[in-house]
Amino acid sequence: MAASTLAEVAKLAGVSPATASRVLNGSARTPGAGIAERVRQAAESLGYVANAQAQALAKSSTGLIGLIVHDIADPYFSALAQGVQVAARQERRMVLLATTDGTPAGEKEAAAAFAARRADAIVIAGSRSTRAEDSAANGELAAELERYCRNGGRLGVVGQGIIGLPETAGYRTLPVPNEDLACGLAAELAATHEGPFVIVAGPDGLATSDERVRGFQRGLAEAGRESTEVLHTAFSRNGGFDAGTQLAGRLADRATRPCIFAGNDVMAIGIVAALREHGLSVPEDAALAGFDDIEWLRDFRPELSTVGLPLEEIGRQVTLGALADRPAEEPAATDITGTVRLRRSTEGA
Amino acid sequence: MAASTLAEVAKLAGVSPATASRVLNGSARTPGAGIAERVRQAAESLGYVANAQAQALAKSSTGLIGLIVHDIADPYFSALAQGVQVAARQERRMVLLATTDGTPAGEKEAAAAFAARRADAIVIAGSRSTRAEDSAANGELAAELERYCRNGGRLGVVGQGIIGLPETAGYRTLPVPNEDLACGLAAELAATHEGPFVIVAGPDGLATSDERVRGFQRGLAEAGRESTEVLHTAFSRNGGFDAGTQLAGRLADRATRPCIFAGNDVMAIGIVAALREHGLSVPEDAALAGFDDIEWLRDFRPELSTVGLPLEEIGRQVTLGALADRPAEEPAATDITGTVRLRRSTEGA
DNA sequence: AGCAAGTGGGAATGCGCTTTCCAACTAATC
DNA sequence: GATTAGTTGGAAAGCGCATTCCCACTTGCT
Repeated sequence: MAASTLAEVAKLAGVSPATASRVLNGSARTPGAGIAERVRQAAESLGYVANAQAQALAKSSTGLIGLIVHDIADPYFSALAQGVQVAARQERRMVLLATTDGTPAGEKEAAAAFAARRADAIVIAGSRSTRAEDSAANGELAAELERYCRNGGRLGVVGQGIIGLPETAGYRTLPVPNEDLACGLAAELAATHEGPFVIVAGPDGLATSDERVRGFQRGLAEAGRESTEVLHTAFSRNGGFDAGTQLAGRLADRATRPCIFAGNDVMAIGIVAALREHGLSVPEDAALAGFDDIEWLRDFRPELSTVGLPLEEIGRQVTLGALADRPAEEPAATDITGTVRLRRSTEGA
Repeated sequence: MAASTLAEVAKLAGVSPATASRVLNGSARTPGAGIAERVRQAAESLGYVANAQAQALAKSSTGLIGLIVHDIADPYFSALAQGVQVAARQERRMVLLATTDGTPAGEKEAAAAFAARRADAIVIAGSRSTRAEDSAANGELAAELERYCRNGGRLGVVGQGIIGLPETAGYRTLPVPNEDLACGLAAELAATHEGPFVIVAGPDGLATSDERVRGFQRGLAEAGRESTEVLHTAFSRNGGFDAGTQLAGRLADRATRPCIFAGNDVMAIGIVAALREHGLSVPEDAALAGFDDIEWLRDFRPELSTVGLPLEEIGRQVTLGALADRPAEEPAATDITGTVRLRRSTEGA
């Protein structure tokens, strides 16, 4: 009933398990052609499938890459996951997926599970949280990961580093210039938009959101604009919807047309939806920009002004970077860059 | 350097490995409280993390669920994956992800990898292909999976069964009533739409697409409409775009406004985009319906008429179903149902 | 007091594979 | 033809853990 083993194959072929192992699963030494053929035939006739668990145990390398995301159904993460998948395939590994609720506690749990599975590398795609209430969990996460790295594990993190995790062998973070890009976006927007700005951000303390807000405000400041109001809400479509509902009420009686910066594209979509419900439209009643340039939203109208990020490439690079064992000082192969893309949603009314 | 082992913990605690194992990793027998505490402390101070590989080898259960999708970045699959993930977590398992190019050959490869890893269950989410050129690969896939099941593996498939795979222990397919739902959609559409119909489908031989086409045509026939033209293209946004481009040319000189049925929502979006480029709009110049009711597309305008499918629930159920070891005859807990949702994209011009 | 039943811990075996280390051979060199 | 180097297959020792026995012991009963 159970799958056949190497030993059975060896016996059928009339050789030792050692030999069978050598021919079946790549080894430096290659047995004679005749023997090899016999073994292969035996394996074939028995339907032998090597037990990766046993192999992993014997040679202490599992061929697994652990990926931690907030929500695999979110297009931001699924694009990233696609890149991780591509890199994994290229490196002949498989990816283990864990979705968390977005809290460091959940990430810690996932990291522990990956550590137990002895994943060759773990990739963390979700944003860090700097909220006070998460600091304990952040500490635990850092401790877990530090132990993981100390035991020879490799770790790749997208964006900001893990809070409280010192530089460690095998730990690499892939910087994403959220702040600079948001700054650039603000600069371009400030050049054409006269009215006031409003920022709709994720929860305070969500690193990615904070970076974007900070960058946007810096860009505004550099353009001589006064700092703007920031609305904090969920970093999701529904968060955007809520903020949009709130804004809609105010848009009605204000004479000036504001420019809204949403922390990411899906929030922007939520805002559009909310405004629409109130009979308001973009860009007529408000200009609107997002962030990420999610592929699935390109056909959305009005076309969203946003910042393009090579999501899949980010996933690829962070994975490859984590796996590569070059010295930590060496800079990443190529830096991640993004592009400000002004489209219809921020055109003059 | 390497992670510490159970043996080390046992030695530190001054007990045998057997005892340490019993206290650390749930066993029927629980050692005395004093001993247990000592072991736990030793484990803690050593930063012990059980090696899941070794555990898997020893008790021959890996706690892994293999998931095969065409493209994790596609919202259809990522929604499904989310459901699989939820079920996996509920059953205290982890999910191994494999994306294929959508061919049976790729799926076979992924299945083999999962079999090697001794995944407790494998879930296949992608549509089957009945194309002649895939029949050899389909055979191999069936053979691989049959062996996998024979060795005690469990298999869950979304929609249609694996071609050439006989009923086997541990093999369950979760039916998705694509055909009936498409039929229902056609019926409702035929009731209000006077003009001709056009179907934009995926490649001939892609089972899911074929089912939907068949159902739609049946619905049309039952409503007394003559069978309609079917355009075959890629089962993706770009496929829809291509078809839309093609249709745009013809819409110009035809007097009647057709109703287009796209095999899935993302194709429908592609069609809208293509028509738009030609100055045509939905529903004014053509009615349009999709399938799946992808969440990310709900804010799209015109709101898409479509068939809602509980994607996440499907992922959940197929996973749970595969894992459950009730007799194969027993019907699934609850059947998957969908809902026809007529919205703006098919309203009268 | 004497026995059975029960309990808590350890020794040993095995899960399926890789990988030294060895022994036996073959081929090459002087 | 003897010595050395080079090859090739096998024996055996793990990899880290679960688990089956087995033994020593405590408890409850007659």
